Amino acid sequence: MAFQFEVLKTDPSGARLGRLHTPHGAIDTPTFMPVGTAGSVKGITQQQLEELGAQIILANTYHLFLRPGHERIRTLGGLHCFMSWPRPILTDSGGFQVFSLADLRKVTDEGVTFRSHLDGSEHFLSPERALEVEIALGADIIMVLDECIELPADAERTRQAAERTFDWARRSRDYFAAHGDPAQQMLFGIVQGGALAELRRENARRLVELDFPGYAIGGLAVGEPHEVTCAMTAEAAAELPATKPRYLMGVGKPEDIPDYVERGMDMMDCVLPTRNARNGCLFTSRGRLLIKNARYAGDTRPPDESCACPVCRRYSRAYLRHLFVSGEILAAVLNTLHNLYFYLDIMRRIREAIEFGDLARFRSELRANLEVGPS
RNA sequence: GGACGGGUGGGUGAGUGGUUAAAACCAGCAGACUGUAAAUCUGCCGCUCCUUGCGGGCUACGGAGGUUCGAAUCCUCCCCCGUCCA
Repeated sequence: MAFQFEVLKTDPSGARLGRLHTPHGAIDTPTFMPVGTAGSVKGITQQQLEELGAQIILANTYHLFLRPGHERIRTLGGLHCFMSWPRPILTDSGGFQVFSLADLRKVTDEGVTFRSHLDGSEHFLSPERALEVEIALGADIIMVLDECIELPADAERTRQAAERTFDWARRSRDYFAAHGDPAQQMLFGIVQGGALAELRRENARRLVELDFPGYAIGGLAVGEPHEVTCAMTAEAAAELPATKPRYLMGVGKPEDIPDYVERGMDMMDCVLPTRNARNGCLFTSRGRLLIKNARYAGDTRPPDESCACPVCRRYSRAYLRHLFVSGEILAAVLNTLHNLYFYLDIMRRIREAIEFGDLARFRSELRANLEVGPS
């Protein structure tokens, strides 16, 4: 069987050490997936991603559908071939764009009509259509289309979106059963339910009845307090089968990642390391370092003195500041390399900590160090 | 020697009697960023005082005078810069 998820160890906290086997290789979990929306993790090459140890990346159905088009990518051999990335890929469905492109779309029970942010043209994405695109793209893990709402939201709106998301999940499962190949792609269902605990549980419970090979928790980290994110994650996780992978979508800050792992999350993705890198924010073991700050103009130290990444081993804060302030492309490249290394390294350490039954200590040490602030 | 044009806050440069401490952009300083419409966005950016308020005082549009209730804006003279004519 091409896909197999092994849970190697479960921590008393609920954290799991696992391995997800896919046709493009295995993924050690918990894992962090760098975001490569348009078939590119902005700023760095696929080779650099491999060297960083990224085992899976995320791409976006909506963006690739608009450009260059899923049929073109299918003709060119699928997304792995097209972008020359041999390892696993997960495609998000476009559900997040329902949230982030709120001004440019209209949602009905049937699907979502988007006005393209590229040229204003109208495009319709239904659960079935999203899957058609995702099947053509050929990612190892594909997501159902969901309705991701803003928080806070009133109960009525939350229920409506959760119900619709569930309905779409059912339609997606049926469509994939008819047109997809479970040996080639894993279809994940998505739990919605806003900040309503009972709704989260109910939504998860019903989703599990649809029997997806993996489950995601969506609609979190959209502005709500971290405690709420944790609480909702726990509510949903309580209903999800231990034998299947769980993906918490769109998180998170470095200091919060262990919290999600402790709530049983196996996969995460977030634009923070890549976007912030381009905006001059470096994640370090001592917290965020804004490289453009004048205080670094003569600082010969690496961004993070305890970091072993290729950037910290070679370049000074003074040089990186110069690059950023000068608008040099290299600033984006180096900052991205560092930030992704930092995130992937946290995941490595988390896996190690789970293995040695040490996660609680790792979590509090990580948080304490991050609060110190860069010197 | 003459004719035009011009001298504005760190820079470029709007503004041609009052709502102008003076647009905009740049530079500078600080901050934000969570399934990427983001190499983006936001705030501050003359000095000073306090009971921090769409608060008070001071200084400021080449220089000096003047007109006016009021001038970066109008007048006079002077000093610089540019172009052209001798």
